[in-house]
Amino acid sequence: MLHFRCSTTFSFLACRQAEERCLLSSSFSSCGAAVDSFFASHFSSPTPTPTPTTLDPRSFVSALVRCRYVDDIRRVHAFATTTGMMRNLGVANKHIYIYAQHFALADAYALFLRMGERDNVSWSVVIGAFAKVGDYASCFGTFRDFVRSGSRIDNFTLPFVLRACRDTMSLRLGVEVHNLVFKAGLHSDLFVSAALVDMYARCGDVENARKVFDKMVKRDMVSWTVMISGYADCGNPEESLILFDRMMEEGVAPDKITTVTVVFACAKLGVMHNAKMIHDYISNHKFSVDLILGTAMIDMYAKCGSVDAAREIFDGMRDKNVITWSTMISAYGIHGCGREALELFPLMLQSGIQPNRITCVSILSACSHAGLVDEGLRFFHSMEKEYFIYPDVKHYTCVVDLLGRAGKLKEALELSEKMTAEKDEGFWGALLGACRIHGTTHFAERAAKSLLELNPRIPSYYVLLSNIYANAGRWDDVAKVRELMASKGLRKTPGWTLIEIGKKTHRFRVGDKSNPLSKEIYKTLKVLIEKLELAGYVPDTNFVLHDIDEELKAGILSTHSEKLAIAYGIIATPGGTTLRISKNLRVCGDCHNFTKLASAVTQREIIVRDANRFHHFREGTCSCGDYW
DNA sequence: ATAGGGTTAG
Repeated sequence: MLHFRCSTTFSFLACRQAEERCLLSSSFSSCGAAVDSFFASHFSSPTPTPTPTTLDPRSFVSALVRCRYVDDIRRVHAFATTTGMMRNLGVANKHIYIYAQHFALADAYALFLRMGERDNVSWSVVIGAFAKVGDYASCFGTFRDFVRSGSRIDNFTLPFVLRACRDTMSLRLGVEVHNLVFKAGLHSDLFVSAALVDMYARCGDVENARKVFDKMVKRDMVSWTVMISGYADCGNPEESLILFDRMMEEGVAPDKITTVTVVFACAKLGVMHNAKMIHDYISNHKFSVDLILGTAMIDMYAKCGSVDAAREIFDGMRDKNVITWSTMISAYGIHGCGREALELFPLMLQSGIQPNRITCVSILSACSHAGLVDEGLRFFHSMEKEYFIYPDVKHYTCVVDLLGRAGKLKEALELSEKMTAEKDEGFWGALLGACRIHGTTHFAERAAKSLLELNPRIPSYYVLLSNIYANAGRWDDVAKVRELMASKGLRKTPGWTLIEIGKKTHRFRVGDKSNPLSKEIYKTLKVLIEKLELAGYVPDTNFVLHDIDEELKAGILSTHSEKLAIAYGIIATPGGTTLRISKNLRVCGDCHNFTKLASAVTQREIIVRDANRFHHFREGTCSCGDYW
C-alpha cells in the first residue's frame, strides 16, 4: 500500500510527512479521503525526495477545498505549518476561508491572529466570516481594527460589513460605513452600492436606498432585486412592480430570485391581476417552481384571494419544507377555512415534516379565524407534549384571540394571568380587541394602559381604546383619548380601499370624490342603501368615532371607502362579476353588515381582504362567520 | 486567496 512506500522515502521532511500521514490514515479512513489523496500525491510522486519547493501552494489549496470535516482542515493546516507553507499568504488566507466555511470560527480567528503578515484578503475573509455566522460584534470589532490598522478598505470587505449593518438593523452604523465608502471612492462599485441599497432598505430607510440606487451608473440584476425587495418590505409593493417593469425595459433580465421578490411584492399588494401576470412570466420563462418560489407563490395566491389557486401550486410541488406547509396552513387560516388547515397538519407529519413555532401560530390563528375554540385549545395544550414546542407569547396571543372572539373573555384573562412569558404589544392588542368585540369596557382600560405604556407612538392603540369608549357611549373619554393622541402628534392611519376592475385598481378614501365617476358612484350607493334597508339593513353608528347626532353619523358611515368601492364595482363591471377588494385597515362592523347584505341583493360574490384576513361574502353571509 | 439579492405568523 501507499503507506509503505511512503515510509521508505527519506529526507527529514519526508519523515515528518510520513509521521503525519500515519496519524491521519488511522483516524479518517473514509471522511478524509480527499486529504489522504493530497498526501498520497506527494508520497507517490516519482521524485523520491520531495523538497519544500515541490510542495506547490496549489496542492494545499485543492486539498483544503476538498476537506469535509474541520479535522481534515486542521491536518492540512498542521502539515502546511510543518512545511513552512503557511508563510505563503495565499495558503494562509485559504485556510481562514475554509475554516470559516465550516463554521470553525475559533480556528479561523486564531490563525488570523497568529499571522505575522496580513493583507486585505485576510481581513475580508475574517470579517465576512463573522458576518456570515451572525457574530456581529466580532464582525464590527474586526472591521474597526482593520480601519485602524491603516489598511485601505476595499470593495470586498465593505459589502460584508454592510450586510452586518442590515442584519442588525443598525442604520447609524450603516451611515458611518457609507461615509467610509465615499472616502474610499468606492461608491460606484456594483457590489458596494447594491449592499448600500439593501442596507438602507432593510433598515427602513427606503428613501436613501432609492437615492443610492438612482445614483448608480450601472445596475445589474442584483441591484434591481434588492431595490424591488426593499420597496415590498417597506410597504410599498406598488413601487416594486413599477421597478420590475423598468428593469425589463432597461434590458436587465430578471432571474428566479428576482421573480421571488416580485411574487412577494404581489402577495403584499393583494391584487389578483398582478399575481396572474407574474405567474405567466414565470411560466413563459420556464423558471422551475422550486421550494422557495413555489412557497412564495402559494402565499401570493392566498393573499390575492384565491386559496384554491394556492392549493394548486401546493399540490404541484414535489419538495415541501416546513415553511411550505405552514404557508398553506395559514392560507386556509386567513380565508377562514379552519377545518382544512387542521386537516393539513397530520398530512404534514406523515410526510416527515415537524412543525415549528410558526406552524403552531398558523394552526392556532386558523382556529381563531374559524371560531374553532375547542380544537384550538386542544392543539395549544398538545404543543409541548407532542411537538416539544413551548408556547411563547405569540401562541398565547392567538389563544387570547381565539377565546376573545368566542366571547370567553374570562378565560382569556385567566390565561393572561397564568402566562409567564413577557406580554408584548401584540398580546395586549389581542386582549383589547377581545374586549372591543364584546363591548366590554371592564378590562379594556387596563389592557389599553399597558399597551400605551409599551408603545405610546402607535395610533391604532388609541383608536382601539377610543372605539371601546365610543361603544359604551363614553364620549368624554373618547375626546380625552383623541386629545392625548393629537398632543403626541399622532394621527389615525387614514383608511383606504382598493378595488380591482379588470387590469386596473382604483383607490378610495372615506368621502372620496376624486373618481371621475364620483357622481354616479354616490347615486348608485344611495340606491343600494335603500334596497338594503328594505332587506333589513340598519346603519350601525357605534362604529363611528365622533360624538355627533345619529343622522350625521349615518352620513359618514355611508361614505366609508369600502362602500364607495363596492358601488364603483357595481357600476364598472357586468352583473354577477365577483368584486375583489383590499383594505389597509380592518373592516368595520357596519361595512361588514353592509357587504353581507349587498352580496345578497346584488347577487355578487364580494371578496374583501382586510388588514387581518379575508372575508368572502356570498348570498348574505360571510366566510368569517362574523368572527374577525 | 475573497463578494451580493429569495419563502411562513403576529
